[in-house]
Amino acid sequence: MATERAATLADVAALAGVSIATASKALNNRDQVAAATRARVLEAAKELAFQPNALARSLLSGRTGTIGLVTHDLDGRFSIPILLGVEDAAGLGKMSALLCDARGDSLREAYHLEALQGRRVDGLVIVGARNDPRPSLGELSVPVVYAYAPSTGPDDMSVTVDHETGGRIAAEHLLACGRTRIAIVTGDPTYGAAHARAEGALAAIAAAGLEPWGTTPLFGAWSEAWGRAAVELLIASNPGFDAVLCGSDQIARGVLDALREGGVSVPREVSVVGHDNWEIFAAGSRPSLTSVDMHLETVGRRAAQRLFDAIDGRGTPGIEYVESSLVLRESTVPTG
Amino acid sequence: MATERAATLADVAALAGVSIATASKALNNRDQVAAATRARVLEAAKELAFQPNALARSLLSGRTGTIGLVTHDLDGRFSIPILLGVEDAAGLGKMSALLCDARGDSLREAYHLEALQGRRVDGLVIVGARNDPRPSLGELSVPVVYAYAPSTGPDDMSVTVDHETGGRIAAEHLLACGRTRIAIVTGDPTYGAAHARAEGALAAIAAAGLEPWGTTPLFGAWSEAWGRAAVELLIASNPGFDAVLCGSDQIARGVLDALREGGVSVPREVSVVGHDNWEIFAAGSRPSLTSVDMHLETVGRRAAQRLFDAIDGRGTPGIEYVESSLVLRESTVPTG
DNA sequence: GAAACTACAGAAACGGTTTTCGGTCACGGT
DNA sequence: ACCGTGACCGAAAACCGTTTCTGTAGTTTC
Repeated sequence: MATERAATLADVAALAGVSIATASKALNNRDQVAAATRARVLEAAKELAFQPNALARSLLSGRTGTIGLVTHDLDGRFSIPILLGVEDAAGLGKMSALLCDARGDSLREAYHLEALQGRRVDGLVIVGARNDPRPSLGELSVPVVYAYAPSTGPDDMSVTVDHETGGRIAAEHLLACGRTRIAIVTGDPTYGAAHARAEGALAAIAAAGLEPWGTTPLFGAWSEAWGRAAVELLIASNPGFDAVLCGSDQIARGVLDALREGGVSVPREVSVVGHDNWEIFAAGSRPSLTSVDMHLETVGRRAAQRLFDAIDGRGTPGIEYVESSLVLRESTVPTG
Repeated sequence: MATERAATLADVAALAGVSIATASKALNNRDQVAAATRARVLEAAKELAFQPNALARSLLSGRTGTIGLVTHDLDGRFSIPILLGVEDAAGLGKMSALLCDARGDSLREAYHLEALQGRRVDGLVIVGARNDPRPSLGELSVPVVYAYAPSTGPDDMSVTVDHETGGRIAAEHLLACGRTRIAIVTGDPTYGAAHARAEGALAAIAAAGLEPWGTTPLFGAWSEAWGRAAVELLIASNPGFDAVLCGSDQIARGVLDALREGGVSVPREVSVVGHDNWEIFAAGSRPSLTSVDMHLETVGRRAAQRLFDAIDGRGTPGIEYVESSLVLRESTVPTG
């Protein structure tokens, strides 16, 4: 419960014994104010816990200092770090983010876009549920940046993940560990990310003059169950692999479990690399899992920064790729 | 990219050939407007994609239609469903939520509170990182509801989880399955929730004229590793249990893994119940895990609803408890 | 022909901040 | 004593787009 009216500039001015104009100038570091007066005003402002009314400011400046943040799967583990990144960048720039979840429904998305524009947000960040390109929203009344799922519109601004590099560095790491018989087990083939990661890995393996164990990547689902099934499949049809490059940490978790239960030692006999660096799986598995981190928080931060640039009239269209990096753990690097 | 100035009511009025006043009345379904005129205005509004300026409305109404949403662990799995619930309730009430993450830092929290009040939010929802009571923020300029972590202030409004019932229904289910030798393995004893859940379970077991296997609950950490360790401990010191009641799904996952690797059949020989109903663990484990769902989305929704009531002057102080319920899966109910 | 009513327009109000512009005061030079 | 100068400050306008109050012309009713 609560209801003491918030202090206004007039209250501060009255307490400091100056005019509203002087108080304004003092608080905004304008000149034409004596040092002593400025100090008195600042003192009064602190005493009243004065917080300038952002709405009144918006009236003058034409800017609200808010951006709209539209997600498509708030409960998904990809959206959250991106949100954090956006929120982080916004906080630094004194902007605030209005959160909307469209639940993957384009009608809900349209509704939220209307509402956000009605609130005169200065810009919009659209966070995709999955990485595949999405249709452009076209021209809106404010700048838009697409995060994670890039827009297909050539004039749009997008920030997304460089999955190919992610696959490549995972493979290069396994090669550097001396592995040459690398099986690739990845997820749902309807996901562009699954292919992009596999392509990157294949390129690195080919560059080493090798080919993946079993010749081609195994596609399946983004699940532990598939990871387990894939290992059984491999052992039955193509035994002898010395590394498994997985398309996600969940798959890798399944792979690790199946290997352990099959009596295969990781990383002594087989090295395993995951993807996503999802702490709960990567750090909790036995052994802990070397994994590719997509730096999603950076994706969010960069999206926000590009949006702020665009709001200031310095926007540049195009897709920006954030590079992944590898986090080493025991599944490729033995402790000791 | 984008920058065509948004249409104002004046533009609509001009296009429709009426006064601003008439246009306003037409769009707001006031009477005193001829049907033909109204149609002309609506047509003009549609053509210009007119979206009333929410800021200008706030001027008159004194309300911004926004609430502040302050979380303490945006990446945590408890905050997200609560956020979703709040966002959901807000969307229905035409409110929007300004998202801020305090990262568990009270200084950051204070900073965000300042900024949000500066934006003249109509109310605030404070989402705690963990369930234990937190200090009140005291009187602010707008109503506040505490979600998940209730406030210690007696005049504050809080919505949280009824952990005791959560523990009780888990135990009652195991008893109903015919289990009588129930071991309780829960998490970090510094968490109030760990004790509350254990209390609820103990009460149900006592009501059946029994006591927990090994006499007292085992406290440890909220981790798989602890779940595995606890099973080894139990087998070594108190074998013969026919059920394990776990304080979290992660612990339960560890318990299941240890039992399977120890050659114990679940649920034939031992039933296992988890807590949190975290899909990724509960549905992905072998066998899938019966678990207590805390209905966190409901917590968020109720928090938002109580906040809206308070904004309308119908707020009632006190802590509201949302009851958990059980989701049955294979770890207690064999398939077939 | 007055009263009542309908449909619309004009203009004020909303609210706090920013900014413009003019005014006051002290002081030093003449 | 007077004026110029510059530092400092205050009164009031401007700002935004909507809602609402008030007024009025025209039409209908009795």
